[in-house]
Amino acid sequence: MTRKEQKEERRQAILMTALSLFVEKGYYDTKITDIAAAVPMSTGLMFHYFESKEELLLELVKMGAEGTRSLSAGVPAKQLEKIPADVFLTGFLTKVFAYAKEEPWVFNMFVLMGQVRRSGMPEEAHKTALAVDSIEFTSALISRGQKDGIFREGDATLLARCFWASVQGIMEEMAMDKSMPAPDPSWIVAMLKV
Amino acid sequence: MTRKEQKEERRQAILMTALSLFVEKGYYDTKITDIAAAVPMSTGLMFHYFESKEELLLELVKMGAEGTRSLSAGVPAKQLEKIPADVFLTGFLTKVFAYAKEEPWVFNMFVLMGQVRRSGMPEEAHKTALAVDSIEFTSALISRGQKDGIFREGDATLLARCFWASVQGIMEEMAMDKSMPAPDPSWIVAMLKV
DNA sequence: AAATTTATTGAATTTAAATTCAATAAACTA
DNA sequence: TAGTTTATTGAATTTAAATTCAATAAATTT
Repeated sequence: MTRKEQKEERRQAILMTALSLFVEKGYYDTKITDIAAAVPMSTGLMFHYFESKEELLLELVKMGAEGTRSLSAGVPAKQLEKIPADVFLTGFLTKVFAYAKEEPWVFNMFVLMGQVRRSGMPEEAHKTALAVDSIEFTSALISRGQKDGIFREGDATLLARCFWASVQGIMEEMAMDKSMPAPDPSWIVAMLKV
Repeated sequence: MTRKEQKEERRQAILMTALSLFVEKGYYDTKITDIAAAVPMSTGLMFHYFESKEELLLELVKMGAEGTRSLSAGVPAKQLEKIPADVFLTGFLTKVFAYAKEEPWVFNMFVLMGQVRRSGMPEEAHKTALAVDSIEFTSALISRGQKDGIFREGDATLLARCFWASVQGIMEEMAMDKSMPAPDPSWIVAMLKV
């Protein structure tokens, strides 16, 4: 393995460690020394891999933003049209909740992105974290569901925002208490149904 | 007005200012100087009223905890039995969302309590912030709704936690974007309905 | 294997923000 | 009104945490 790959791998390790800690204790309560100790490596070495604590966060947020984008972009329009909107959303939530156990990474990222968006984090991080994409995507999906008569009437964008805000809230609750079982996804989708 | 009352009033002013700022920018991004400037008063004087920034937060959390407690304790059991569970919850949410506009205080407090509970805040604050009461209260309500056949089956405590987590998520979204309209409370209660 | 580059450490420094403090003004008490 | 207590200020200090740095070890190149 080349040196660059080594370094890249180490960077990833740091990122993942930081991600867990940020979600667990919050960005500000996580000290550089905490991350270093958890990796583990010396505090000084952290700055060989990342310019600053904030750059570390920014990097995570960038990854998160890409993930979110690919999430909505990743669904081929033709497939999508065939699936009823409620079935699609339920399926999606099922996947996300399943990750909570098996791929804590994706799950934690979800929680981090929400925390960043809701501020209490350095300004710079914000600009990258706008989850406009997924709101637009879901909003369109909801509109279709409304036309099909399976979703309730009302401003589709507002419904989408509330839907995601609920998901976010529940995921944060789960992140806080690892022993909490995931809810049945249909409970949440019920918010939208007639 | 006596001197003590003066002081108490000033304390309240500081608390309310801090509460808004904590919710708006987050606890750590709100500097003592920011609060002082907003009140307004000199930075030094802040410490004449509160021992530390953390004591200030603790005071707010204590107020919030009392508020939450009185919320559940405040409903006479006899009244409660007569009202269908779904109607009660919808009514409750209607009130809370109405506050968003008229009494930002209550609203902000709600958001702050959630943020504290989900960590990212000094440890001490946690102990006081446990919202166990309202979960128990809601859980009981949901059980009743299940017996009456208006609520879906499933672990009542989990349903209660998800319900509040959703509300929390939506309120935080509203706190973030003041122009966001409140959702129809029945959307959220729909989560519980058969 | 010598030279160069990269990784690593832990202590020293810097920095931003909380907290203290000495000095002054205002309010109250006797 | 003289004296005492409380409110107020803004600059000085402390503190905790991020960041830099000089020194050393390991790896890579020539």
